[in-house]
Amino acid sequence: MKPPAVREDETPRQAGLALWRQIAETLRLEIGGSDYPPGARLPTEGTLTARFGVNRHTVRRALEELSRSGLIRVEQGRGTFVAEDVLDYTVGPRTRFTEWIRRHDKEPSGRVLQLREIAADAAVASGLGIRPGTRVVMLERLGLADDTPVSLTRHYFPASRLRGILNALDGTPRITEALKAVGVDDYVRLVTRVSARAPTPSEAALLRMARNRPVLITESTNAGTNGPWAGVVVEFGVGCYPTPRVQIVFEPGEGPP
Amino acid sequence: MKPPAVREDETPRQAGLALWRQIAETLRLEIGGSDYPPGARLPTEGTLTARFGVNRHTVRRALEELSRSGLIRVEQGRGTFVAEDVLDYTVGPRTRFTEWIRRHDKEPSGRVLQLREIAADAAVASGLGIRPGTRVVMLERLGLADDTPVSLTRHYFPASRLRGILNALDGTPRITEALKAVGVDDYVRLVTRVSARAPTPSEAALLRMARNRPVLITESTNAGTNGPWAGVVVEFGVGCYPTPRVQIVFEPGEGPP
DNA sequence: ATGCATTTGTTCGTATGTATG
DNA sequence: GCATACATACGAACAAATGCA
Repeated sequence: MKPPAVREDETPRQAGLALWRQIAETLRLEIGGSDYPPGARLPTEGTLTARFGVNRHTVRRALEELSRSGLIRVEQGRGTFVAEDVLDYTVGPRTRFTEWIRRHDKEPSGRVLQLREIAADAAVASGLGIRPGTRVVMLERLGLADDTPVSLTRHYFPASRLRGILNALDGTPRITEALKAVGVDDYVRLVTRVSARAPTPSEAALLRMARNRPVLITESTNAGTNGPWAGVVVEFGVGCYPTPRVQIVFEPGEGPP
Repeated sequence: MKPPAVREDETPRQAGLALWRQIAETLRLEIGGSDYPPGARLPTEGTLTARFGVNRHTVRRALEELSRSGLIRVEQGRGTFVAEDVLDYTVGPRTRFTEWIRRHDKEPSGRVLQLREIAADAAVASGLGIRPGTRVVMLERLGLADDTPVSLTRHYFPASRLRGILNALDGTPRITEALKAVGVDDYVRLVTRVSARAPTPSEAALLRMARNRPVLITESTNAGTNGPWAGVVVEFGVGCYPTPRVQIVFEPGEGPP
């Protein structure tokens, strides 16, 4: 006969409520309190198993629950961590990276990964309303908030419409400024399409995220508003955002039905 | 000395263009033609390996490219399939399931999975602007377009604000009708939050989707517009949509900056 | 419930051509 | 010429999911 396992946690088990639910609730309270600040690492599954005196499966069921509700983040081979604050990315006509980050009281910064002129493939061409093969300037940039990567974006500009855009972007990493330099004083976002998929290994590495979590993918087009640029598409962008660190928020406002 | 592998595909290899790119392009054309209609199953990786006379890695690299550009869908243990049409889910103030599906010339239908009164948890309470523990009516429904599942939604209604909502929902599966029955003639969507995660096994089964693809998760609140209901939150919904079958589209329209 | 065949997913290792400095 | 980095391509083995008998 095997003696019962030692339970270090003396919380009485309630009848009628599954064990894993009780454990999840206990951990939820501890995370909600100040035991574990955002980003902190939780005890290993083994430690929790010993503490609650249950099978590892039961602990895992509880952790799965917390993970699904976004409270923690499980990374294979590394451990379990309390989720950081979620960055709400509010999509509107004038969504700008800098303002998005500033609104969350964080310091925006960016790292240019690529900047060059290429031929438009079918997807880019359709987004910009040009013919495939036309020359476009492509800017790939990693966006950071207080040095945490939050976005990986590829921006495509029609090279023939926007003469000098390559040089302008070479001078500043800020898109709004570069567009201004070639005469586009103002632009608005027309449409945003959202999907999701698994990250590529390099995306996961750049965004410093677990590979088993999906990335949100946005496709958007921006058009000028003033003078000769009114209604002309000046940029097509593809964004890649780590979940659940980033969420996308739509506030329809006064739009037509 | 080993004899060269038999290549059944006699397409000449172009110099200067990576093999996997040539294979991807060949398949892209065949899919674009009528060789493989949407939903059709492509040959297995093994078959393609034999046909093109290359290593399986090379075929996989080509398939990865097509998958990433949304042309095909790969399911572990089953095979690769030509992607069906994407259902754009356009988020606006008056987003209704029925209209969404009708706009794509498909027949909407629904299956009620659950309907009951429960106590609000923290997330639901915050969405409805009520205290946790308050009674809410929960409706879980599977949405179908021409018998293909496209959404799995949970709707929460404040039971005390909306007397009789449970009975009303019991009579009709249509939310708009049920709300009308309890006096809410009109309502609009205030805010929609989008994230993504891996589906649970039951979600994947209900939505008939591959388990290795993420689901888009939406959280939204709806408020009444007329009379005593003006500005009152009448519903909080959590939606679950299969990618890449469903994309979410946002058109800001005339909203304020 | 169990095992088996099929199919895709992942991770090793090896080798080669090309562009760069 | 040489070293280096990178993408490409091949081979083998095993893991994981699915479907079927």
